Amino acid sequence: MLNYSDPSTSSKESVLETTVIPERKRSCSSGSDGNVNVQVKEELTSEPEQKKKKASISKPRFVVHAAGDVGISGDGYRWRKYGQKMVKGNPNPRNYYRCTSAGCPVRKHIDTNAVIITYKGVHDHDMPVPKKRHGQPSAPLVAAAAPASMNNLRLIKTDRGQSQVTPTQWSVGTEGEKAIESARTLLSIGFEIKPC
DNA sequence: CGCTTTTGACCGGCGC
DNA sequence: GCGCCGGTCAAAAGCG
Repeated sequence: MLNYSDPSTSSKESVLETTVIPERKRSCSSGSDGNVNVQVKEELTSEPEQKKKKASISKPRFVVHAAGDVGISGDGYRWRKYGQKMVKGNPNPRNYYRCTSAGCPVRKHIDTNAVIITYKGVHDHDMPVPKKRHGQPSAPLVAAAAPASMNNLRLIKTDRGQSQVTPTQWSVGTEGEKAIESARTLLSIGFEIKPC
């Protein structure tokens, strides 16, 4: 029924991985510490980038490490959970979400253990603006970022100007276009880190 | 009534 | 060639 499986889409999929480091302090309680560490990394989906087949598959993967346990997945889009699986190495299960927007091939894997959010694909639509969902997706902690574009940008932190508290590493490969595309998407979803 | 979430099963890919 | 793991799909139930 759902024709999400677009053959052509598969090759232009971008993978964003967001790792949210669980922190005890809630930036929500006090606006003093907006401790939101977001690390965005981009890497080819091939973990073993050395072995495997041709290590040149155009499958950019964006890894975003973020700290803060608030609104981990509030990226503004609507996601529908389509699966859950216990993965080895992680005491907690991994959740699989999919963008509810028709035609949007974007998928999101959330690792409740390490709080890793993996974005795969890019939204080919703007924010659906959830009319009725858990409050507003004021992008509490957005989850992903854009490596390529971000290369010139910097993390937008709402509090203080100490945006350098995070060892953010922007590893940009040669996948500029795709990265940028994803970046745009991410920016579209409101890559703005708010304490609450 | 519609949408989302939950659980189980199945399929594919990779490693040994 | 077999086994294991990860990922996805489908159906049913519950909630708003």
